[in-house]
Amino acid sequence: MTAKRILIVEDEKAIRDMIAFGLRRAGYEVSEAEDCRSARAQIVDSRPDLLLIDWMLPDMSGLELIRTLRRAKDTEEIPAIMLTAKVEEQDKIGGLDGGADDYVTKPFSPRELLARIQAVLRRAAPAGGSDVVEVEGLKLDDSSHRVSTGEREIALGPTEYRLLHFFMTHPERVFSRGQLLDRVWGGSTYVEERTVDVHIRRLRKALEPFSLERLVQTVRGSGYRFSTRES
Amino acid sequence: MTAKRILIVEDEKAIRDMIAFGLRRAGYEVSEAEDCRSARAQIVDSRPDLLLIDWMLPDMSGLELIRTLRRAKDTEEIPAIMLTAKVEEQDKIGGLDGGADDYVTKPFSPRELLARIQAVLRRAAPAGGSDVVEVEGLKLDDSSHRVSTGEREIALGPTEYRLLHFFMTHPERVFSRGQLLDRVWGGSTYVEERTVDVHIRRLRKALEPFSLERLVQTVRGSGYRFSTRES
DNA sequence: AGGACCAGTCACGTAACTGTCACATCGGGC
DNA sequence: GCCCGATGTGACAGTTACGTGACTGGTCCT
Repeated sequence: MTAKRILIVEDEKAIRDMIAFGLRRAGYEVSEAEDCRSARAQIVDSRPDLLLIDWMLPDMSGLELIRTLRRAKDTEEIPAIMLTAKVEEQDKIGGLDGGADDYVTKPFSPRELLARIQAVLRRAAPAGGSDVVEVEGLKLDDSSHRVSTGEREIALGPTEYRLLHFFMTHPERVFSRGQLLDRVWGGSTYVEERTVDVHIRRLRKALEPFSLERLVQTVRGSGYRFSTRES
Repeated sequence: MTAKRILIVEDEKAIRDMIAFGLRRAGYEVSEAEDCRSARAQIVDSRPDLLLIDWMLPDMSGLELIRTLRRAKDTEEIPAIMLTAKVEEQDKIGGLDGGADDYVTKPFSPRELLARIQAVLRRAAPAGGSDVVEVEGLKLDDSSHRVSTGEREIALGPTEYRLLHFFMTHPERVFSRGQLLDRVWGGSTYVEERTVDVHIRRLRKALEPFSLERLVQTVRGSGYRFSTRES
């Protein structure tokens, strides 16, 4: 399982840095935004697993940001936690009504924040939450079991689908043939390692018409990698 | 938007009151039941938007209540959250398998409960609403139990009807044979998985004269999907 | 009792997919 | 350039998953 990615939307740099530091230590991949405009841009193109949103922001209230996100189909499932300095119950309820999954009142302990983040992430999983991954226009929607690029649909066999799904959820990392057999085929089966090559080949062939085969890269001597960057 | 109505099914009065208090504060309309019998009565005549069901109840387990509800057409779509004191993973899985949309382990914070209620309601919203569904000229009116396309009526057997209804209210998503058995046949029945294929076949055959059989799509290795987009 | 309808199962055919092999090609070290 | 191990690639055959018609037994009418 890849590290979960969290986006912090908070205008005060000091607080942002402190939170980011704590989360990185806990193994999360953290990105930051200081206003709603840049937050939305980042959300759309990097699809974080969770959002930490400050209540007060320069351009738009955090609550509004959440409401906006909930209205769009591809962002509605991203869980969000509100950070607020206000303590009035009314505001807390407002935060929940607007679609935040939880809220944390400042000042808060790093530990409390971590606990809540974990709780929210755990909760998102069984719901079958954000099971759509998108990289370079290649979109894989696990709930509908579809792979497409823009308009056109890409047909994949079951194994190629699982392979691509695994790659897309674990990008930028090299996997040996043995590891892929373990994680994509399942640990209990025995098949030749070279079989992986063949399925890689089939996956590439399916992506070729869309010039996306470059995403599946060979790392000579080590295995394969799914990456947007050229090797 | 009117206040959402929530029914709490829980035998311990103290817990019931506490939950009810919290939910009313948050703007929900709350009703209560202390056993399954009275719960079912209330569900049928006041059709709440969401159910909070305790795991252990005097007359019937909460899980059974959910299964029963899922079997009846007019109650199958009501989302339910299980409250459970048990922490074993096995039970959680059982709860989800039985048709609960989420589960909350006691003890829980009101805050967490609120968040989950929000999440479940948000998720259920698009599916809920009027009892007539229409896709590509195929119209299913659940109140009169009729399926038609334009002028002509389509005759379906009971199982085919439930299957189509389930599909139309959950489009663009793949369901395994097991999931379909659970949600369309009802969690506690045991039939062969291949039986699903036969009913899929019968449904397709009924849709064929209208060239709508393409809406019911096979996802090899995974199950079936109802979708307007070509596969 | 007889008939209509329907659910569930089975058996068989077919199309799709899988794993493996054999051979081609590549890339780095010398 | 030449060699050798690593990877790409096309073809093949066994297997699996699904589509489909038929059969059985059950239930509900009349």
